[in-house]
This record gives sequence, structure tokens and C-alpha cells, in this order.
Amino acid sequence: MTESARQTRVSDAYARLREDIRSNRLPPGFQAPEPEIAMRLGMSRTPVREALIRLEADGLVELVPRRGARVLPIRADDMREIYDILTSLEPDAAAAVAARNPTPEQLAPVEVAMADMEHALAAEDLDRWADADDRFHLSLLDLHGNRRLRGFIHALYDQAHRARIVTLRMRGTPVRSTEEHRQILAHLRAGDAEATRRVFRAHRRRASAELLNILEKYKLGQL
Amino acid sequence: MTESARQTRVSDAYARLREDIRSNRLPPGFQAPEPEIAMRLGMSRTPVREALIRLEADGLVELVPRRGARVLPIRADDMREIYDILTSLEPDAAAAVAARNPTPEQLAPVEVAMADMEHALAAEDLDRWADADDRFHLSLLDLHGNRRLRGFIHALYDQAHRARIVTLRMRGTPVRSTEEHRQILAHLRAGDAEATRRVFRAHRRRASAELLNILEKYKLGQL
DNA sequence: AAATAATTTAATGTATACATTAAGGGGATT
DNA sequence: AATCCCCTTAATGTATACATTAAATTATTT
Repeated sequence: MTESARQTRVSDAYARLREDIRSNRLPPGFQAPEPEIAMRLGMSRTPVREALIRLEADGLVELVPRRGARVLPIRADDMREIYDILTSLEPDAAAAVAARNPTPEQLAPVEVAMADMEHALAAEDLDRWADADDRFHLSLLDLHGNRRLRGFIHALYDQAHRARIVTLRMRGTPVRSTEEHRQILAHLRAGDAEATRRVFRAHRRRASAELLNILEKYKLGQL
Repeated sequence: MTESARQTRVSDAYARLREDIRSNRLPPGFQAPEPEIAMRLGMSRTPVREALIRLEADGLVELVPRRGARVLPIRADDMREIYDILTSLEPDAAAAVAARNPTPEQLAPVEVAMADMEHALAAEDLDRWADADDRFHLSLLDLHGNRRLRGFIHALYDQAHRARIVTLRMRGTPVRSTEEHRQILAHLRAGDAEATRRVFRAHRRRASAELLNILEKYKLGQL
């Protein structure tokens, strides 16, 4: 659904349902038949069905015959899957960016996200920090330019969003993550592909182990 | 669309269109409005629309407003994107499998694919070889067990299928690829994660460079 | 011949009708 | 209390009607 595409009921339904899922207004496990969802959104079943098919493709819901759409929970296993994939993909993508010796202009969105991250940390504003964290990672993907990679990782971020938001305050202030991002950015500026890859990968491993430990410690079997 | 799901017009439309695209019966760039596609498949527009949404999510078509569905070509750039992703994901997945010290039973599907590859090579049957090659890679993913990874890579294989089939006979007999698969399997049997990763990654790099060179040499800008 | 305007055609997006069938509920039986 | 049977309800899958609008075609003007 491109920004330039004209607004349709399908795109409206898609955006609203996606945002309700991401914000836990439609919590994991929530299930409703199509007529009910259509009524909630004030439209007929047809655009709702189409939106649900797209959300299913994004891994946010499953369509259960005769029971409607169910918001998929994110279990510890799911987060492990997602982090395994990100740990393979993101460091290689970042290393490829570093290998190109990106200009300061090209790195600007990453720099802005880094600066926002630092400010949010200083202000102890975890929500702003999380947003800046997302932008750091995703702007690197934009810079990298592989569209399939970008699409897939966006979908994984959507799926992981709730688990990350819910556990954010359980993880302590993200001093270490911020420092690791700083190191990654320093290596990017230096055009050092191997160092970028190494530090990024270590960051992903540490951060994902931390979150998975929390999910297991607090018995958050699913979110 | 699970195997166990009952057959619907949607699933029928999806399977038929997907197979027509993969086999070039609907070639890249082919474009038709929904009513025409519905007529071809002998059903109404509704199930066709749903099937097309799923095919769009799979990256095989794009839905063009007022112009119907267009079969996406695979350009050299696309193949490069796909191979970059596979070169990051597959070696790590295979290394993770090796690290578990898989039993001979667990490795059986990979062994069968390997044996089929050898036989196909001896018989100079490139189509059978390509099929066995697919099964080698995909059965490793099944063994690995990461569902998101598996789903994504299946979609990439679907997208890459035509380019690989069309260029198969231009690449010469895949003696080298077969040897590399043998080495990968030997390291898997030995439970050597690092060697599995290294050889797999080298294999991916060489094989993708070869195919991309052919796409550029023969000016096959798109397929 | 080319450009522009007007008209016609047809695709899409959406709503809804309808047949099928699965789920849910209630009553009877064990 | 548990299970089974029957009936009712309602969800889904699909077809099609319909309004809107974009593309295509035709007519007119330059």
C-alpha cells in the first residue's frame, strides 16, 4: 500500500487494524468473525477481508475458518526466530553499507536517529528511545537499498513490536544498547565493513539474549 | 494455504496462477484485468482478487490500478537482491543445523536430495538436477525449523525460479555446485558449524556471481 | 497530421444476496 | 454429569449488482 495510492476502504481497514494490533487495542489471541470486524470499522466485509489477507501475509493475524481473524501472539519462540533472522541479515546489510564508504549526507538519517536516541536516554524517555532505535535500524536498511530485505524486516519489526514495547521497561535503561549503536555508527563512518558486521552481530546477540531472558524470567510465555 | 485446508476457488486460483507464472505460461510483464483472469480460470472475480493479493504478497505479481495484475519480471538487480539475502540467511541456518549434530535420520532428506543430484548429474538431466538442488536447500530449512525464515526463503525461491530455469543450460553442467553441496553435507554430518557456514557462503557467492554474470553477458536484463 | 475535447467503454472498489456448511445451543437420553 | 442428537444460527465463500472513475475511442478543431 504505497503512500501515493489513493485512500481506499481496504487501505483504511489495513492501517487501522495494524495499528490496533501494534498498540494492543486488539491484544494477542483476540478473535472476531468478519461481520463483527466490518461493523467495528464501519464498512462491508469485502474490504475487511482484503485487509485481513494482507495482515495475514504480514504475520500479524491468522484467518481461522468459521472463527474469523485471530491476532497472533508473540511467544518467546517467535522472538527467538525473529532475532535469529535479524542477527543474520542486519549485520551483513550494515557491513555492505560500510563497504560503500557512505557520505555524511547518506548517513544523516542514521545520525539523526542516533542523536535522538542519546537525547531520549538523557531524558529517560523510553518510548522516544524505542522509536529512535527503530529508526536507527530501519534507516540503515533504507540506505542499504535491498527492497525485499527491507520489506521482510519491516514485517518482522511489526511482529516483534509488542513484545519489545511490553518488555522495554523491564530491561533497564538502554545504556548499553545506545553505546553499541554508537560503535556501529563509528565503524560505518569509518567505512570499516568487518568491524561494523562484528559489532552489529554482537549487539544483536546480546540484546536478543537479554529480551529472551526477560520473557522467560517473567514467564511471559506469549504477548 | 495449508495442505489440510479444504479446496476453495481461492486456493485453486492461487495454485494455478502461481504455477503458470513459474512455468512461464504467464510470462514476465504479462498483464490482464481481473475480469479476464476470472474468465480464464472459470470463476468470479472475488476468489481471483483474493488469490492475486496473496501472489502480490509473495512477490510474483503486482496489482496495477485499472490495469489488473502484472507478472513481475526478475531483473539482474532482483536476482542480486535475492542472492544477497540467501547468502546471509542460508549459511547461518545450515551452521545452526550442524551445531546441533543432526542424526543421520534427520539429515536423510538432505542425503536423498544429494543422491538425486548426483544421479541427475550422471544422467545429464538438468531439470532433475535443479529439482534436487531445490530440495537440498529447502530440506535444510525444514530441518532448521525457523518458520519465518522458511516462508520468506520459499517466496524468494519462487521469485528466482524462472531466472534459474532459463539460465540453467547456459551455466554448463553443475559439477562444481554438486561438489560444493557434497562438501556442505560432509561438514553437516561432522557437526562442524563453522566449516558448514564457510563452505555454504562461498558456494552461494560463487554460484550467484556465475548466474549474475550470465544475465549480464547475454543481456538478459529481465526474465 | 496533430492536438484537444467529448463520449463511450470497461475496470475497480464496495456492498450485498445467497447457498453451503460449520459452530453453538438446547433438549433428551444414559 | 456426560454424551448424543437435533435444530437454529451465523460465518464463510462466492457471485453479482452497482456507482465511480479512469482508460480508450471517436469526433472536432487547428
